[in-house]
Amino acid sequence: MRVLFWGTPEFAVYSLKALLNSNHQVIAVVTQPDKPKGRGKKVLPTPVKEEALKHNIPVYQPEKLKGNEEFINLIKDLNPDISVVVAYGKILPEEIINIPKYKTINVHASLLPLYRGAAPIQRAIMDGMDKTGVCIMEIVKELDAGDVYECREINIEESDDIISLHEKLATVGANLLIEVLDKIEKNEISKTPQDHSKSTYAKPIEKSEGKIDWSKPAKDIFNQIRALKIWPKAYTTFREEEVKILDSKVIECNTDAKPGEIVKVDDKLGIVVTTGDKCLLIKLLQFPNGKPITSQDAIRGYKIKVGEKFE
RNA sequence: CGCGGGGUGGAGCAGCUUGGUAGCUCGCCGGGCUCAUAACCCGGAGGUCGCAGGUUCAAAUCCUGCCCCCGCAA
Repeated sequence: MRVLFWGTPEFAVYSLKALLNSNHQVIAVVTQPDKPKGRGKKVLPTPVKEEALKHNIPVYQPEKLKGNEEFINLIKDLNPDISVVVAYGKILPEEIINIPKYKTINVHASLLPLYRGAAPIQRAIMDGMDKTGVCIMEIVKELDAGDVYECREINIEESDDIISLHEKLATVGANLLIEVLDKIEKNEISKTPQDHSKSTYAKPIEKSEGKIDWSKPAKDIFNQIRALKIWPKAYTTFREEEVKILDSKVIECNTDAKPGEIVKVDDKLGIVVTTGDKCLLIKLLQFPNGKPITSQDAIRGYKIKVGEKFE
């Protein structure tokens, strides 16, 4: 089929690559406009744009969609069979959704109707879910509420974090996308309405959600750390500075120390902190201006002592 | 020209303000103690202090330019 691809970040690149390797034809890519990003305010292309340019696929970066007659006519002239949206970053207006013969479908990283919205992977980890997944659905006016073509379930392992899970879901999502496209083309697939009464919303992550509350259960903090590892990163105050915690493990402990207090500093094991219930072993952390370092390196370099506190 | 912080033996840090012997906790190598050890004791190797210039009798330290890295902000 002639596919018009809409996507922006790394997650979408997985699907774009799968499409490029499939029998379907990517006729053009729509992605967010280049914006000044990063240190020094450099203008960088989106990951999807970068990938598209490698394959000499036309790239469009409209600032505005709704009422943009020029752009809408452009899409019509492209004559796509279907639009595929993967983490594009903007809501598509109905006038655009309905242009292609097979309308518009979306790869979403959750088991719909759960975790509709912007941060489904992070929210699933933060909530301590033991499984999540990816679904291909039809795009409708209401956010992530369209009929579902197919879903794939994925277990969230103890060892998973946002990075590993993101990769798994992007991979599975890309494969599933091709399967669904094939079936749509052959008319071998049906779609199922979501049970809207069971829907939940995965609202965007805010910077402040990275702040660790040590009085919470160790498991919650563990989940917070691994869910927010990419951004904003779980952080706490140590010696009046903001320190990021990047990797941890829940461990049993016997102590009457207050939450946040360092109860053990072990050259082999690392730093152990009290929480609301059990203890948390800090495995990887990051001091201001520094790169991530192991707990052991932090002990040596910063001479961390039992009794010091994370606040 | 968005704001700020860094680059010091293999790792993580101190030293820089107030120029003048390269420091700390580890790791590594050798030896010792030990039933044994990641523990302990003794000894040792390993650094053009990011790169290039400048100031100075003397620069890790002060000045200038460049490279790389980190955080914030977007």
